[in-house]
Amino acid sequence: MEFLNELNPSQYEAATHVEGPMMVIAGAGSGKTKVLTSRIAYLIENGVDAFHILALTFTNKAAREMKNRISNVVGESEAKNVTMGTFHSVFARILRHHADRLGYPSNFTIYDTQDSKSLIKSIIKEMGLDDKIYKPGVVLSRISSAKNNLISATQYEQKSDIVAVDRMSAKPQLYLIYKQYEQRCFKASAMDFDDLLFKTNLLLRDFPDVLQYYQHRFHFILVDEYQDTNYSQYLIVKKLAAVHENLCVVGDDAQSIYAFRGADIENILNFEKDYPDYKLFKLEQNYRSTKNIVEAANSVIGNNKNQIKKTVWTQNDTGNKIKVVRTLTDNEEGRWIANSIYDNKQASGELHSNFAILYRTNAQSRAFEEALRKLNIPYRIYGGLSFYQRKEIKDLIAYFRLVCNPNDEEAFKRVINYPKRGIGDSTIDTLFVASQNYQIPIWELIENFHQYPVNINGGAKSKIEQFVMMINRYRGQLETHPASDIAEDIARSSGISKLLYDDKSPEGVARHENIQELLAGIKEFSDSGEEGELLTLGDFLLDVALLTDADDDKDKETPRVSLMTIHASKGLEFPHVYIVGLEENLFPSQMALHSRADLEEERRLFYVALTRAEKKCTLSYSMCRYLYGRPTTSEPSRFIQEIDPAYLEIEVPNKPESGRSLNLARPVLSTPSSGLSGSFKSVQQVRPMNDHLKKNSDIKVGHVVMHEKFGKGKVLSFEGAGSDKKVKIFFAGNGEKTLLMKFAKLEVLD
DNA sequence: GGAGCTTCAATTTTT
DNA sequence: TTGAAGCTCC
Repeated sequence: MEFLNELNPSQYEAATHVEGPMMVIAGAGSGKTKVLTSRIAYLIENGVDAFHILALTFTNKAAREMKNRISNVVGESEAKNVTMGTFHSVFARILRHHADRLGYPSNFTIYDTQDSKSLIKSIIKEMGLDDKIYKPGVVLSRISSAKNNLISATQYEQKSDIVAVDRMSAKPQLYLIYKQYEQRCFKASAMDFDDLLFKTNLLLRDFPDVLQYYQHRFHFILVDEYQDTNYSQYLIVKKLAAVHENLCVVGDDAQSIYAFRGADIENILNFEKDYPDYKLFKLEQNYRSTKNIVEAANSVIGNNKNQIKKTVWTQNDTGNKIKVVRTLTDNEEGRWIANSIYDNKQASGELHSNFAILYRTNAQSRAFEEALRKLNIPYRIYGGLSFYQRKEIKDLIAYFRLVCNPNDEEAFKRVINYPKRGIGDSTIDTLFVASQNYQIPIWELIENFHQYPVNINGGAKSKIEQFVMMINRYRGQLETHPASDIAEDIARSSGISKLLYDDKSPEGVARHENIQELLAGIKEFSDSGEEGELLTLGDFLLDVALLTDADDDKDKETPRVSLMTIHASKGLEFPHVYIVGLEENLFPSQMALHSRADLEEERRLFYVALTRAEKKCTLSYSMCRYLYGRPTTSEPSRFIQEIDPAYLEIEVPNKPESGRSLNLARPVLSTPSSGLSGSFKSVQQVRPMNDHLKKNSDIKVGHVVMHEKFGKGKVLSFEGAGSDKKVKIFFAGNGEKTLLMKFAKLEVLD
């Protein structure tokens, strides 16, 4: 077993320990994934049937990576038999298998966060509550944390302490929303993300035969990132492992940064209580970073009370000290960092992909984008909307969902009138009210108007019937046609494809391309099956519902600087890391200052940030930054002081009168080499607001004008007068538009 | 139904 | 500042 030779002694011990409960505390950069994959390979090589192994991760990416690594060692055909995936995807599959036990059909829909919010919003509206007080996002997070603690709506209502909290925050009816939400999800044959774990718990609790089956199937269970498990996940793992107790959990309490989402660090701290005879392994040698970085990170995390004792060390070089930079403004911070990347690249000849800028909040990215653009440094922002969250993708997928599960209310709402087919909001509202009154799913209602009279006009009714026929036609093909056939048919005959094709604005073109890309992806999926295997649209949805990361490494060819939040950087590493915005109220976040636990989580976040760096790490803070459009002064973060100064190198602060301040920033620095879009954007921002009012009166027929959104166009004619005066313009690419003169922002070009 | 205005709020977010 | 969502007018 050659792969074992690559392990150091403590890694080796952990990877080759077979029986019984064990916990691996893996410091940052200590080869955690390597141990996990080696252990699985070791089990298989020692005769354990891959079929009996369950490995749970938190991200698809981690699961994919592990699967690949294991394939490389034991071969793909063996690796394939390991049950490996995210908690959500593994248990979603198990739930599909036993859905009938819970009264669900096996083709249940998985609601994403948007769906959940939208449903909660309609419930709030239907109950006549104020959505200023009952904010859908807040309500959802209350419900979510209840579910993660295995509290059902009925139990929620009975827990006086929980209800009291809601009453204190002026939301006494929250339990009723939860109840409604629970019912509506059930009626729609839908489970949200939390349900996948919650219902798995119900399944294992209420059906002993199911529990026993999986207890005996999974002889070996491995859990990655154990510090991020919530109570619901903890209990599933505990139950499944109860017979064989061959449970191996791997994690790092110092890197727990998702408590705000219900992750319970106690799970790792209490492992000992559940399994008193457990074996503890510690991976303390860091292979990633220089001594300075490792020691600096240690000195920071030492300020946390709540932690498992360990000493992370490294044999790597001492390396450079961590640089601390102070700038006057956020824009200057951006420029300083961009310049530093430029200089470092010049000096070392490294790729841009060796550099990362990490920040606490997404909003901070702007200054860095601008500065990097001006220096023509390619970058990529991680986070933001992933492919599957784009509206056009969600719309098309909503058709797929509706075809597979017509009770899916959220999918129904999305597509019933998209593309426009003359079924308006009031009609839809009437349908929803009627479906509530009749106590039936909305699809049953509209399929059977003759049976359930509804007060809507004949025109709308026949349009709905047409819609029903269209969806039913696809439904008929569901089990006989490959996913790609139906998908392409839907995209075409629903009108979505044409609608986006006809939109020639840059956004429209991009949207159409996205749809094409999705269809191509489905085609690839359909073709990926074994000989003679039919992969249906339902199979595709099963795959796609839990895929959130875009992982489109299409533009890999250009190495790019990475920009991301620290949360998003977990698990990654870069030779050069810039941690920016190290200011009180930003990092640590203002919201985290109230409790010790929150502050400790921020500190762990900082620890994660520091330990991303391999060679050079730079910290920056600004004395002044724009916050919500207002300039705000700021203090350096306490975290800087928490680093032992022996590992720091403070840049000489620039003098306040050094000129390069606020107002000069943008216009002065725009150079001829700057990217087109960059300079264009700043020109638009600089232009005085009322400019167009003066200009519009000068416009004559035949003039070529520029419109902010539609681009260049030619004035065809005028209509009306005074404040109603309209202008008809032909835009290249956007066609003819009639605009109100008083609103249109036009600029005469000749 | 759509365009364009006003208004309001504003961490982090593996699924 | 940005953006989403609501409102108003054709």
